[in-house]
Amino acid sequence: MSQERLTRRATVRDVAALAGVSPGTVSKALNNTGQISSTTRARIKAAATELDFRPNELARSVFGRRSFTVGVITTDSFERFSVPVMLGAEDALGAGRMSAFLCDSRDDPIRERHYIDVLLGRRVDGIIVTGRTSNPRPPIQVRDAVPVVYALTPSADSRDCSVVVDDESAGRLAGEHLLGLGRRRIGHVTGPVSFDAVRRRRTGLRTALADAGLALTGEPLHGSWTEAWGRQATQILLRSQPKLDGLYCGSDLIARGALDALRDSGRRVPADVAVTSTDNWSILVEGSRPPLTSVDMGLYDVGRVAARRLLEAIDGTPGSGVERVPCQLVVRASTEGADPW
Amino acid sequence: MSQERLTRRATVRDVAALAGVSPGTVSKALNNTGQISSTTRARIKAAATELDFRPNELARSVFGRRSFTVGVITTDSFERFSVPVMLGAEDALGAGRMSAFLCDSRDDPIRERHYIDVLLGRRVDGIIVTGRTSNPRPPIQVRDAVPVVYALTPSADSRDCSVVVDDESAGRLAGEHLLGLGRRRIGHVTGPVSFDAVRRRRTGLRTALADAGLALTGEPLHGSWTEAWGRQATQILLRSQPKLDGLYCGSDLIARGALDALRDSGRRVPADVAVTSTDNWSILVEGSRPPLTSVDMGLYDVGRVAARRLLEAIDGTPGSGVERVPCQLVVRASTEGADPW
DNA sequence: ATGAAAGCGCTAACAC
DNA sequence: GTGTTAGCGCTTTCAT
Repeated sequence: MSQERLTRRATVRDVAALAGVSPGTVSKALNNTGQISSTTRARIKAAATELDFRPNELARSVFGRRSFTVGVITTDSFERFSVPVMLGAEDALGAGRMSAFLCDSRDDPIRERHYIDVLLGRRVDGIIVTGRTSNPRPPIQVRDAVPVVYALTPSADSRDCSVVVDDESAGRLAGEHLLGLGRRRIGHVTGPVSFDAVRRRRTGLRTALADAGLALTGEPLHGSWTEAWGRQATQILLRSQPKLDGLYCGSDLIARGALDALRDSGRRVPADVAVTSTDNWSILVEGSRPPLTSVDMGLYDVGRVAARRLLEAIDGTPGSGVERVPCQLVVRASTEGADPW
Repeated sequence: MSQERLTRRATVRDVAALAGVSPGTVSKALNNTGQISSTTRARIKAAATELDFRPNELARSVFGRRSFTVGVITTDSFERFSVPVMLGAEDALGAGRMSAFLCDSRDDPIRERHYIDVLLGRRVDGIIVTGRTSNPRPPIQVRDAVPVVYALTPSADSRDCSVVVDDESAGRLAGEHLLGLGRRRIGHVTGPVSFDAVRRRRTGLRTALADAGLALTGEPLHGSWTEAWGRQATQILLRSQPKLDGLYCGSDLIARGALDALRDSGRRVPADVAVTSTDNWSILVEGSRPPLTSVDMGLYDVGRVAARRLLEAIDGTPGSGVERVPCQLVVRASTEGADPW
């Protein structure tokens, strides 16, 4: 009973012909819209299956008001920070039957402009802009009424809708955790002070300490996001603060260096010094000696929330301002272990 | 002289009206096709700019035979392996004016099927399938004549077009490098034997040694892709092969563990034992003590080549079989350093 | 309940 | 050179 194979894709017309109805009826039947007798509907659906018919989404988009696509632009080459954001976004978008276009602007304004134009040409329903840091960025220019949501990297224009990590809570969580373990001489080794995230985490940490009537032990040490800096800074800190019993590091890489320096100095972790880190990057925190307690920045959630905000904006209720998604502390042996490493 | 602002996007008709010509003429003018007087063309282009006209790509795709979009499906949640592949692909595709749809199947056949259907519905011109390992995977089912290229993870069907890492050359490069440094007692600590990549790299290493009239020192040690295994395996190896002077590790994570074990055993790297690794994952190799010599698997290139093959297939000259993209050794202090760490 | 016809935005064939 | 027409695949009135 099989039809002759079509070399091209089947269209509504092919289905209509096979089912002995008109194209319009096929449309109604397959979209469960309008008034159709169930027998005709069944016949049409059978014909569609037979021909492996799949409606051309491009065509329906031309007609309709929406394309059910969005663009995701990153400046981060989808490296470790924007990847989870993007995945979270894709997850949430897929639930809304949206597909995501991938654009890697590499932090190049020319490329970014190009991608925006491409996306607008493809009539995306919205755009998510993501990046590498918490530092605000200039908003993208879209003359059209295409909704934009910034994820991870907020827009400098506070009227725009931005979804970011709650960096301050990261510092507070780390501080409260160390305090809860009875640590009282807590130091801080972190990244460049030019990073918003660095300053906010520092504030969070200080707030937690202040709430306990304490101050940071030693000055916060700012340097590069590297293991080498983690080692060096920790050595410096230990020299001036030999009785340090707690340490909050601004990244897992820095924390790895700190662990090395602590071991080299003959200190035990966590017995002598408890170490808490930031990023919870499994590859770094799970294999270290000891495994690292770390604040997970919830980047996947940032992506998910951003996508949800974008869908809302597309549906006509745009958000505004900066939304901060909570972090979560993941406890490992560097703060609660008993074993010797 | 400015027109009243349109609330909707400008169409060819709007441009035509403003320029005082017909829609067909606008099309010709903007596409630099057909015969148009340069003055009319200029007038039309000015009108287009004035109205911020951007042709609706969906509409042109409905008409034309191509959509200038491709789908990228990964099973790897775009983690560390597929991300560079994807970026390389996106780079090469962008040059061909193609946009990429992002699909994260999470290694779930249901999700994968869903994404394939979505992509076909959107009339992508081709599909790139990527994954996490070198192990072959079942081909995806696309009834239509939509070209598919497998990147990193080859199709089990050898008639399909697959672009993968040349894992054997990775092992050979590592072996030759260590031999070139005068090392003669070379061990191998690597991942699970179930990985194609593991077996191929092992073969490459053995080939290099055999060419020099040597054999592997001790048995290759297979375990998990973790620092813990790297430490443990290296301890085991050193116990049976105390005079080891070279070590090839199957991943950077394993190599990090190996470095720790070597240091713990009182050995200097590279003075006593030179260590070569695999993956060249900057975050792991640059901060270690000493920084690690590692084979870069050229994942970005795999993605670029895959995209190029896909573009060729779309243009009517499909490739077939498995293409292996060369790796590259990146030398650091773990094999050529003089400094004490 | 179904069909005919018009239209989405664009392009291409053919007139003039 | 430029305008007119038809059509891509689909949806949506509006007749019947």
